[in-house]
Amino acid sequence: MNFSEEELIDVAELFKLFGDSTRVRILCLLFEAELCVNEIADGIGMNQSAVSHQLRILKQGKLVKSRREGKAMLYSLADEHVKTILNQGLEHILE
Amino acid sequence: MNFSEEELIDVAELFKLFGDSTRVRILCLLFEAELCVNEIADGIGMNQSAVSHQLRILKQGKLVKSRREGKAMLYSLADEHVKTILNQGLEHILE
DNA sequence: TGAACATGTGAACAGTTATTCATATATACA
DNA sequence: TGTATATATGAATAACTGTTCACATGTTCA
Repeated sequence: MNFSEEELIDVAELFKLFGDSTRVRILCLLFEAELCVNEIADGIGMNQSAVSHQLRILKQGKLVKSRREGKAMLYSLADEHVKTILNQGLEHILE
Repeated sequence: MNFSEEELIDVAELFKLFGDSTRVRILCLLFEAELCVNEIADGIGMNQSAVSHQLRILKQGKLVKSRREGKAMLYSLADEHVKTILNQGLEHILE
C-alpha cells in the first residue's frame, strides 16, 4: 500500500468519521431512506442540535448530502462507498 | 444494513482504530514486513514509547499480533481485512 | 549476577471532540 | 406582518485521546 503523506492523513480523517457510534447510527438510517433532521433525531433518540452538528461533520466529510424541501432539510448518503466501507467493518468484527 | 446495538458500537470502535494517522502509518509499514518496535519507531519518526502505546491499542483491537524473538517483539498484521479496509478508504478519497 | 538492550507502562499534559443549552436563521402559511 | 415549524450555530462543558517523560519489566550474554 503506497500512501502519500496527504492520502495517509485524508484516509485517517475519513475513518475518523466512521469512528463514532452516533454517526454510524445516522448513516445506517440513511441506508433506508432520505430523511429530515427531526426524523433522524427521533430515529436515534438524540436531540435535534446534536444531530445537526453531526450532520454537518458528515457533510463536510462528503459522506452525506442534503437538499431543502420546504421547511425541511433532507439528508441522504453521498455515495455507495459508505455502504461498502461499513460492510467491511461489519465483516471484520463478525469473523 | 442491520446492525445490532452491540455491532454498531463495535464497528465504530473498529473504525476509530483507523482514525489516527500514526496508527495508519504503523499499519502501512506492517504491510511490507514483520517489524520490531524500534524499526517501526524509526520508520514513522516517533519515539519508542508512543509507538508502544499505539501498538497496544492496535493489538487490543486485534489489528496486529506480536511474537517475541529474543529481546525484540515482532509485530505483524493480524489479518487481511486490515488491507481491505484501508484500500476501501483510499478508493473513497481518490474518486 | 550485572550490564546492555528492547519493550511496556503509569502519570501528566495539551489538544480534540461530542453533547447540551440558548438562540439565530430560514421557510411556510394564515 | 406575525406566528409556528424546522434547522443551524456559537459557547460552554465534560470526557476522551495522543504524546512525552520517567521508570519498570524482560531478555541476552559476558
